[in-house]
Amino acid sequence: MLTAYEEHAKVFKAFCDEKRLRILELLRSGEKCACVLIEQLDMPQSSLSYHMKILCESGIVDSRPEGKWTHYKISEKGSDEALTLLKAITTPNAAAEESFYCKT
Amino acid sequence: MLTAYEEHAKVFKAFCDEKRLRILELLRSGEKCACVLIEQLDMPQSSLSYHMKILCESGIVDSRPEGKWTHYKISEKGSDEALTLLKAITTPNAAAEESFYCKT
DNA sequence: GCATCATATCAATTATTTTTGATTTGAGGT
DNA sequence: ACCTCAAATCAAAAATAATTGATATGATGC
Repeated sequence: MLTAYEEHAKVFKAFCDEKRLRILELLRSGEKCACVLIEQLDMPQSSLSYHMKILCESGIVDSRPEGKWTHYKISEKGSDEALTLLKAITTPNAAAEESFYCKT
Repeated sequence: MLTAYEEHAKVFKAFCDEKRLRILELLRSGEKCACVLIEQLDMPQSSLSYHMKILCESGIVDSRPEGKWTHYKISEKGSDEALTLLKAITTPNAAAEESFYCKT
């Protein structure tokens, strides 16, 4: 089992790799089949598969198997959650924040 | 020189590591000196320094040297930029999106 | 100048991630 | 059942990132 920190880190793994950002850029224009991504990115099949797994496990991408093919698209839910998480991580924690005026 | 993708990946490197998320969590409650972070995280000094470098280079954290000490805080500007970037990366590209009704 | 303290950098090791050809799985088609 | 094709998984190698003691830097005080 993962700690909350590890769980959160996993979400951002989707975005901290150049290849995965390229994949996401292609998916911004709509759902794509793995074979299309392989062709457009000129990437070995096993390599794409590796990155798609990370993207799916982060929740940012959804996969939709259909017969022999697998289609991938950006998950609106996952993206919204990532945004919310990023806000939470970077927003000052008012309650715990030090004050010049009220040091206990 | 880095590509745009590599540049963007660098921003999210700040968030894809458990230790760095722990550091950010501490900084949410306000600016902290390196020595405080070392103590609270029970981490070797060189190890903290390594992660602070990554956090600063991603733009998410600002450092403020003061005499012998270095103070770190979450950068509002960097955080806002990261949020904007994350939105851009995960938002459908309407112009390029396929349509069922108007395939050229 | 010298000693001290805080932090940064170095360098060697260890750990993790990425890459890729080969193999497996699983859906269709004949 | 067998063949084919798409994708996932495996496994070994290569590349990258993280860890940490040792050393360097740089500010401060004596």
